[in-house]
Amino acid sequence: MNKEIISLYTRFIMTNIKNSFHWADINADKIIRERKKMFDSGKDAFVCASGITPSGTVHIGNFREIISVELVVRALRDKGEKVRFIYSWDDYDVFRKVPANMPDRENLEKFLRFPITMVPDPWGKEESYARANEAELESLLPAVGVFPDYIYQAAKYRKSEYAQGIKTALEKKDQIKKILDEHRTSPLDNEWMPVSVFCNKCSRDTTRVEGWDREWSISYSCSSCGNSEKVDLRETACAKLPWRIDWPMRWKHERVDFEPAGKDHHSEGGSFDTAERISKDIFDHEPPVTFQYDFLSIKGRGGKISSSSGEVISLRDVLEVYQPEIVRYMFAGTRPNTEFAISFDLDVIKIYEDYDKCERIYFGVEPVNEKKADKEKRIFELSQVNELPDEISYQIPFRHLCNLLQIQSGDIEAVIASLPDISEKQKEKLRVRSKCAWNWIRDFAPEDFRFELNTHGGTAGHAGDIPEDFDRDSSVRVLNLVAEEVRQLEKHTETTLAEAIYAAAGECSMEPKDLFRLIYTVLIGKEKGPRLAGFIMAAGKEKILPILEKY
RNA sequence: GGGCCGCUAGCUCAGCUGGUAGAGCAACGCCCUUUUAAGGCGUGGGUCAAUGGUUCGAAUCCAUUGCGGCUCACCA
Repeated sequence: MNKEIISLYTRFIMTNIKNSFHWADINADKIIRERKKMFDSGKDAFVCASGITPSGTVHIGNFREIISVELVVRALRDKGEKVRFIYSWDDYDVFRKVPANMPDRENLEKFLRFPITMVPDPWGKEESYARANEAELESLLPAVGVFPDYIYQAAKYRKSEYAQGIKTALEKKDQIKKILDEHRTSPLDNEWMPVSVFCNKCSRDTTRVEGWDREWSISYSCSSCGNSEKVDLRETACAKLPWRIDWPMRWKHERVDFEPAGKDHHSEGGSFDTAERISKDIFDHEPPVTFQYDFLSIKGRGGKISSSSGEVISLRDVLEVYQPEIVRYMFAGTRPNTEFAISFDLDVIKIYEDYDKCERIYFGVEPVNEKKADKEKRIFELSQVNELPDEISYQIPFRHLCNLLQIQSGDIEAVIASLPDISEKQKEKLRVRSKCAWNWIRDFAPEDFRFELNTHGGTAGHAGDIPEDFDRDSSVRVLNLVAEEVRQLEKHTETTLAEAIYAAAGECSMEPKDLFRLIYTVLIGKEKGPRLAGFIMAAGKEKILPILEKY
């Protein structure tokens, strides 16, 4: 399934890839240039790696990691290269603290220092805490067109698949210590061992490795339960490498050619830096091509991706407001090493408009110069979830869609039915966009933006009442005049209706400005609203007339 | 202290395979007797942080400086 989609995708790309200066293509070129010469009889595909620890809810910042890799993977495949795209769950990580957003925190406390695969799922659905966090993300990734091969490190460690890697680290521990010490404030002590152990009795990592027989056997003791024993690396499930050694060991193990990392890793003395040296000097593997990606911020809903108050912004939250291809668009259209904000405020409208413009450029209906067109087309291609569309979307500006939805009280099918020229194929995407727009109005739109047709009479507050500073008789008279026009709505265009409204105001010696305030108050209980004539046309006689006729 | 990133219009930023600067918002103006902009059209506005270098040509490449920000030096 996944592979079929990818091949379709490859066949239809429009951009001249050779002339693309999109960052994903540039990185793909670099990978080919530096890595292809390392292929041998056992290897004919590039290995692109991504990975994080599921020690809490996977947030949208973590998503930048995987989508960055996925975009480069696509770029490589578009150039006709074979790629193995792996996503490595570091689920043999230690459970260090209970995140603020978790349920059943007291129970979770009991499992601190356990491997996260042995902590129970607080929602009680999955086999473990780690699995619950993994499953949540894995269930969402297909929606944004991301299909990696998942690697579960806990399973690999516990099957001793990395035993040789651990042994190598032990054999070269002095060399490793020297590399790590170069950037430490205080050096590792002389008894330090490049292995950590989860106690076989109590499952905690509160252990100390005390001996190694220079072969496969290590001994440890646990300060929590007092257990002390000797284990064979080829059989035990309890040993793992510390992060800074684990990472390069896996590069070697999976023969990784490309892996980006966050800016926290990409600093001199940071973990990528030491991993590069350990990869080369200890594991004899040329470190992968990489780049650094910057952090994301959140706008329009709290300040942080993962706040101490417990709120975590995840891919699921972003998909509530953004269509999947627009989620991809935000990442594909931004260079990885620049910081940007995922917005939930009014910027949402602009992002949608930008995407629509990008799509119009792709379909050649928006005039731009060639250079810009090439760039935008490539971004559009990379933004698509699976195969490239052969027809432009039914483009409704997000803002207008919000108005239509509110007129129809959120009835998406009614909105779609009101669009005369939409094709069957276009409807599905518009449904998704409508859902996002409705979610946005409900959860994030500013008050100015929201309205509700006063269909049930003066229910909500004083909505529907004639404002007190208006003369009642002339108000009723002018509303009746407008109602008369609405009664004959089919003979009007937006322009003629607007004219008729002005005429009505003139006839009753009312300032147009006041008339608008009156009508908006009556219709939606607010002093302002969407441009009136168009608004009435869109809402239709059936909705507007009963309201006006009450006066 | 080391490393990385940024400094472009009033604001937010794009442009960075070198070819003489651009978008949104804001401002200003115009538009249908005519909107309130949550319309349409248009206008103005920049020594591209500074200095030096490479080049026929630099916002773009290199070097130095200044100012901001992030990050590492615990753990992952």
